[in-house]
Amino acid sequence: MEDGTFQSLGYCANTGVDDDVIQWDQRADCEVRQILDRIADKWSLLVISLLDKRSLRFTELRRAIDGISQRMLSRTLRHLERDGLVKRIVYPTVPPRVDYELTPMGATLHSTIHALVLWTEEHQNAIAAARAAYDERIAAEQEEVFGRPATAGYSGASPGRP
Amino acid sequence: MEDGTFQSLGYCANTGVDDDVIQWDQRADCEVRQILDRIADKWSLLVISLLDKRSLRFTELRRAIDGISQRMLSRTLRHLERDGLVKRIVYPTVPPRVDYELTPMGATLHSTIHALVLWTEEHQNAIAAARAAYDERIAAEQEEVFGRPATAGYSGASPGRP
DNA sequence: CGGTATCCCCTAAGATACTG
DNA sequence: CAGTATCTTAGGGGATACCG
Repeated sequence: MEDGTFQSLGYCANTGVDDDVIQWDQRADCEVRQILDRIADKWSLLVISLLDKRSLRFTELRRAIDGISQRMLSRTLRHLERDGLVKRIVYPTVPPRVDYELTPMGATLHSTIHALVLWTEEHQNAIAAARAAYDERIAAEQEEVFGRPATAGYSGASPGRP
Repeated sequence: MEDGTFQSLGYCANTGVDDDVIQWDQRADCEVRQILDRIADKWSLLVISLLDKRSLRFTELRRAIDGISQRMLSRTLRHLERDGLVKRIVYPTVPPRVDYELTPMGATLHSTIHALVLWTEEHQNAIAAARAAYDERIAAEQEEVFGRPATAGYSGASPGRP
């Protein structure tokens, strides 16, 4: 085993629900966090979405995702398998063949995830615009602080270390 | 600046959509990844869900989340603000007061996220069961490797490595 | 109060190499 | 082909101290 099964989840002790602000945020977060972190990690989404179309072999997945390393694909698949989202089917043929497919539960997750993906696709332009606006606003505020950067006069008084 | 605005997103170059497997996985992933990574990071979800109920001040958020550090709350809020999901309102009063509230876009994101949270809550038992089953199966396979298979007794040779 | 700047640790992800 | 084992590194995230 390379890494532990659990990592952080330290603040999960349901500190006090008296506060009217807290609802599922703290409580459900204990379980939601780890599951969300798992399915929303760098690769799981990709794998799930690919497998939703049809079952795939290890190498097919690797080539389809292409940025992924063997290591991460392997780990991701094992995680998904452990969570019951993906089924691993081994054919004991001479060149080994392993197929991966979504379980029914995995398929339901895909639907939910897809909604999130759609949201992202629908709003990515708005987000990009918001980012641009924000960056510009910040840059403008920097101008005020430094004085007019007529020639981008950056007085390099390195604040370095004391 | 402590950290760059972009980090990875290296494999985004839309390698080749000829493959029938790829659809939004690679293309949309370029945008989806960064946005998903943002909203699924350790704290953003909490903040969004809290703000969905009503606008809150910095300290209110800090106390509501309670496990969060100033640093991370500040960073999280700035990220969300930059993405246009959260609005920051500064009151120039003598003790400074800053309110945060969801933008309309942030509210729509919350709805989508909520669906995912609901999925998680609905399936957490199934996932826990799947994990237990998986772990048990793996343990059984370990037996085969280390001791004698199922027929004979369980040679309790601790399989653990030092 | 509402932040930012610094330091530091720890782990998750990448690269590489080896095996059944 | 389908993985594991090992090494290394970037950066996420906490603690602390200080500024407007």
